[in-house]
Amino acid sequence: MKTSYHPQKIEGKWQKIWAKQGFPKKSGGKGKFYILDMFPYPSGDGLHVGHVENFTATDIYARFKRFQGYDVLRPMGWDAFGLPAENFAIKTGIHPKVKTLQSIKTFKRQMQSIGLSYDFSREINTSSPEYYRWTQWMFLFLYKNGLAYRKKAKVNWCESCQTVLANEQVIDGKCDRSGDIVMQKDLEQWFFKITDFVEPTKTKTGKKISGLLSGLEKIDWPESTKAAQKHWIGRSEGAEVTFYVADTEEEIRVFTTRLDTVYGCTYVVIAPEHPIVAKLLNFQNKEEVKKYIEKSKKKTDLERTELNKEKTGICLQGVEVVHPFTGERLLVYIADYVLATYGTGAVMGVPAHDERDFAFAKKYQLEIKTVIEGEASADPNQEGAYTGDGRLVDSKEFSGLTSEEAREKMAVWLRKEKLGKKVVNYRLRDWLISRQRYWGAPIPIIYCDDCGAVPVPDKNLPVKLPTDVDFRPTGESPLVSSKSFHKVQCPKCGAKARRESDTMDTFVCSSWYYLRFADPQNTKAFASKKALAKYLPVDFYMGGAEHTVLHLLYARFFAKALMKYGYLSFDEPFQKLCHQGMILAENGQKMSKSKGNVVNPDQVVVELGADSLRLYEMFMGPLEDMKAWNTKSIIGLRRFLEKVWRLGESIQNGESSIKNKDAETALHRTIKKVTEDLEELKFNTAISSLMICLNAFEKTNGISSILYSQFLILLSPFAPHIAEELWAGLGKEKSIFLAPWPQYDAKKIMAETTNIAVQVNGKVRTVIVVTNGTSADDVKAQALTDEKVKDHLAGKTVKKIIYIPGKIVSIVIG
RNA sequence: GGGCAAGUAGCCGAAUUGGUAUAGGCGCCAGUCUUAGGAACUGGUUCCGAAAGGAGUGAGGGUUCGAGUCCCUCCUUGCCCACCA
Repeated sequence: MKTSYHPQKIEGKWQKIWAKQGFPKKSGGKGKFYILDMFPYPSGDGLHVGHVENFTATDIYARFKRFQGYDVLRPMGWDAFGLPAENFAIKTGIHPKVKTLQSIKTFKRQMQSIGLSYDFSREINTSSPEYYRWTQWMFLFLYKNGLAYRKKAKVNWCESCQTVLANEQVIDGKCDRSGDIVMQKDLEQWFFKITDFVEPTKTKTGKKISGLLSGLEKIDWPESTKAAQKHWIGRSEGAEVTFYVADTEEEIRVFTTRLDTVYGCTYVVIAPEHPIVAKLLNFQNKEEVKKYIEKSKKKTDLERTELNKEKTGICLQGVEVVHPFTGERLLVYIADYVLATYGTGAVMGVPAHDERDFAFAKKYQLEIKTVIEGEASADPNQEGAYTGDGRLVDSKEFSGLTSEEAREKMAVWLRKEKLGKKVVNYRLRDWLISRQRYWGAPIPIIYCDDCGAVPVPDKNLPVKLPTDVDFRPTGESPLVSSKSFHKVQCPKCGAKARRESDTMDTFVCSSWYYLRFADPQNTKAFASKKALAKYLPVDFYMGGAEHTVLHLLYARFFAKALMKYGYLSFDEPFQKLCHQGMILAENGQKMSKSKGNVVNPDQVVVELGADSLRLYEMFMGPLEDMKAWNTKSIIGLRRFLEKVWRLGESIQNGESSIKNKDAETALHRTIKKVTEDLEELKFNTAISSLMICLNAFEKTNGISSILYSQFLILLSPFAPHIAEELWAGLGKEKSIFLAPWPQYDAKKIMAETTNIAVQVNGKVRTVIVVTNGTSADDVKAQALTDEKVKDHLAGKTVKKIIYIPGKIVSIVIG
């Protein structure tokens, strides 16, 4: 028997109705609920099945929350600036704006074709002047409060493309387009002071703002994501120790987390970029040192990381430093395994207790002094460093202390002698936001010979992206080639001035977009206080795990900075966060254009329908898990919908209107399960329970339209089109999404009898049927008289009987 | 090297959080209906065994009346970070 279920006929119809009338709104009075998807970059390839997974999951959740009576905010927008559109422009000459708008159109069409219930009246596009006007405002806000500053910094440079590259364009130290090795180049760059917010701060009125670290403790995020952020911030407690350069006033300060090993320090190493090198030009091998520094400057990231086994360095001949504890004179080396950007850019060499120092000392034949002995004292002849804690030896008055005690006492001593102190260091560095790129928000700064860097006055925002530019790479930002862009007067003194030609990292645009959705058309502020108070913070945020650190950290930084200056009243923007697992190709590989294994959701929609696609992606497995696509399996979900449809037809024809107890029990169990699973985002098991319910319906002679309509409501968040259609088929006039969510009756779930397993010495021997309400003693007695159990008990004594009500009887015999 | 996940049928996965392992789906097998079907429906489907029974959740140990679930050791896979002193 063929059904008349034709998704192609009904899905478009309902999509049009939803788009025209807006999503049916219930007046539930439960308050607001802000559900947000990480907004996509509108790529030319269209929607990926991974997007579908993400957006369907939030769509189901949003529809469920609306059923519960929440005022759900569910917006969508476009993270529209970025490299692919610009690279495409370089190749084809087609303006990024044109290409971007095209892609957005495709994305939107695809989103609507799978029935996603977005409020497109709030749509935003980060590349529109109406939006980036406020991105520029954000920049100026940070600048005016001392949280944006300019300094010389290294950038990635591709010689063959004649351009600066963003970090994400550098793959394994090579340019992702030309494949050439990426060089480092010093340029003036803008930074945001994200490091100011690692530890808690306060607003002017004294309200507490949690730090980027401490704030993690109060939000409902995956533990792995929190751990990754913690690790990225990399807080480490240690000490700074001053080594005076012998016979001079100069000093080298080192950072160490292992102050307890200080007596094992036999030399000091500084980074090639360390400022002291310029001050100490009296060493004998000046030329060689210069050469080494030049060479390491030219070294690529690739070389610095790949060659990490063989450490290089050079001794500053004639320079010695004084060991602060012993007064010994030690040699000083320059080596590029020491990073200028971490700690003080200098380390004390303790080869006996640090792997890297050990390798370095071996190579340059430096003294190795053991000062820590581990509990299980390792073979002294063994190659390598002992890096664990232990007890101090050969450390004068500190000998005999444990590492932990020594770190405390030595720090006290340093402080007293003014030779150092305890310090905390972070791995996290300030955020470099300059990009020498066209397709981004221009940095709203004007440079004047007299006034220096002058912010563009608010009334002149936005600083619009010019259109008279050459996209071909020249070594400068394409904006430099625009005449209209550059002709500008200093806002302070009126003299001829020039504009900053760099644009902002696209992560700046996405660091605050979730605020704009509250009030997307506002021209006076990025959002009104009233709108922010109504919808923010985001209650549920969902997106790929690839944004575990950068985007999610930057967005938190923005919230904290804005709160500090009174623009927001919360310090964590995303209360609950969830990552969908990646969807792989059928063979378990990553989907990629080059491998030709990308699944196009459009094709599935055409062949089997949007509802089948939605159900399939949710049924594949747990939301957060990585899972492989399997085209064959989609048919199972389509079959399920066919059955639902057929049952609906039989009810419409009046074939079955008898009340059936088994069907009722099945329904109420399903109401319970689906409701619970929806709240926990366990969509795979929710769908499974709907299938079980339908199978039960089919086993009965027929079901009433009341039971069936309740079932449809449970199905509707997952498969909205078919649910709406069948609901209408039952003669209902209003949308199914205005119906009340079904409630289960605990009495109807309970069966009259329960099957209890009986174990003898841990093995299940039989299952007995027990009438509900039977006393524990009676159940035990019933178990003991069971024939199969008796066989196993023959000739043995019963030592113990354990009864877990409703579950199991466990008999222990000897 | 560090951090985080995860290993259950032929495949995707369930398992009331320590209580009958393998629900639901795919696939496969048989049957029904059909001119026919790769449609639909019904039944079956962890392995060994004729059965009784036995084995069984990456491997090995432990705790427990009872372990997929808790503890220890190891193996494998995936992801992220990685010379951070």
